[in-house]
Amino acid sequence: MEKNKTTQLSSIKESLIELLNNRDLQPSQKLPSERALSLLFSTTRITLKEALLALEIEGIIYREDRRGWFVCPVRLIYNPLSRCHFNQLVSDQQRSGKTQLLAVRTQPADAQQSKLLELDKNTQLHCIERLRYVDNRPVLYVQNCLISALFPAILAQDLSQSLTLLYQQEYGYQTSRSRFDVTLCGASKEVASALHLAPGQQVLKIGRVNYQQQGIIIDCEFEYWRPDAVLIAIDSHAG
Amino acid sequence: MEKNKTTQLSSIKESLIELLNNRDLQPSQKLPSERALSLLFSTTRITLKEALLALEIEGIIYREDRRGWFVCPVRLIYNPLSRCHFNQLVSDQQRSGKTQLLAVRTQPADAQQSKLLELDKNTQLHCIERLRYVDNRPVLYVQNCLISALFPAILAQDLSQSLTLLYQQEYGYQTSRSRFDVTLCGASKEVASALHLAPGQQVLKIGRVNYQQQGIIIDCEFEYWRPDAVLIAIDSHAG
DNA sequence: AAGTGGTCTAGACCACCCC
DNA sequence: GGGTGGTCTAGACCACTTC
Repeated sequence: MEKNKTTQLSSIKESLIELLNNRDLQPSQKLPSERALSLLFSTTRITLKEALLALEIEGIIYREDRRGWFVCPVRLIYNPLSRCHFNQLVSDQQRSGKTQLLAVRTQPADAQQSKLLELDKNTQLHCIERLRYVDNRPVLYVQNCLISALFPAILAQDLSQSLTLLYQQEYGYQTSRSRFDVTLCGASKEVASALHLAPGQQVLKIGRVNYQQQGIIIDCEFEYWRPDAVLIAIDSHAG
Repeated sequence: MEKNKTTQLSSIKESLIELLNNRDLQPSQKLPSERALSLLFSTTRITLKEALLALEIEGIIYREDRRGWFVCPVRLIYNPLSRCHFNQLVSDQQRSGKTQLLAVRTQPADAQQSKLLELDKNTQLHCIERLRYVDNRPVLYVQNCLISALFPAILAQDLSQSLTLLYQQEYGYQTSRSRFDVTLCGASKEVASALHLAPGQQVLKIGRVNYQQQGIIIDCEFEYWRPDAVLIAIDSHAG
């Protein structure tokens, strides 16, 4: 048999893991440069990079575009069915959260948005783009798309707060049902740059639509997560 | 400004997409070989491969280990909260399903299993490994772990059938609640080889635990999906 | 046996981040 | 300005799949 030939790739992976353990690297700590590591393991940068990419897939390390490789912190546990606000979710897990407003635009729905909202294209939407941090690391790019007609004067509000709260307090909307889907895709330029990813790197995309008490759709949302930063966990009981 | 410098990589990606459109390639059809494509685009295999990997991330093409690159068929839409049997799920979407029994073992729970089952390690489990096909393509490797004591003589049954059905009909168990989590990880040797993936390639992992009417845990399950083959979609209403 | 993708070498230039 | 990761070249050998 002897099918388990140890490739150089897998032995470099093991050496890297050993290195991480021995140095007792802290979460978010930077690894040595690719050039230094390829010298250390007597290999080329391309081969070394393949080993790093493999550890990235396994969720052990992550990359910041042109900044280097870092040790993955513990993932944020996230239940997309829960109505919990981001900030609370984060602090419940003994982490610090922060939200930054990136842009607000009012424009007609594009194909993706109108499909999710079950509306004509060209329906006017408020699109709110925000960046969410966990422990000062950008991990989530969110685009909220509200049907303009249902949210008069919402743009005058503080949009770095929880939108769910605004829905309730200012408009009396309460989400009674939501539908969402989870896919993997390449990051667009905007998303990549906000999350410090290389353009085209993989992100976890969650598209969601919310129904109000009467079953009326009020908005939809597109979340783009750093895949290394989150763990989706769902319980059919807990709302 | 002029930040949008067109890299060779992105222009190769575009040419590839054009090629796919022009040839009107059918789902699951094979692309030309990497060598042929790198000649066609006057580049090296490494650069060309990076372009293919980028299209893989975007879910346009998929890879079979040492067999080549293929066009992605439409994804199977999957709701992990639904109690629907795999075969029905697949045929509801006008696809053909097939299940192959790979192995059955009875052994003490390992760390991962005992954690999910909230049991001592060393509790005896029946581990059933199966491979599921959609349109004759292997897309899902499943390991079901049943607490042996709760399922006497189950190994005498036909295990390529729906286990959920066996639970109900033979033992009177009905799942009343389930918890699951979704992560990305590298494929183990067994999973990779069953799904025709290169070892270490990314898979979508879903770990699930099922509670019976009285809230008793009866089994858990680990699903390893080809990430290109599935789209997770959840509705907070529909069970 | 021929051809494939997987792995690997030994370099190079560039845009960008950080100091 | 020095160093980083991102991109790219022009080859090579091997294990495996397919015929």
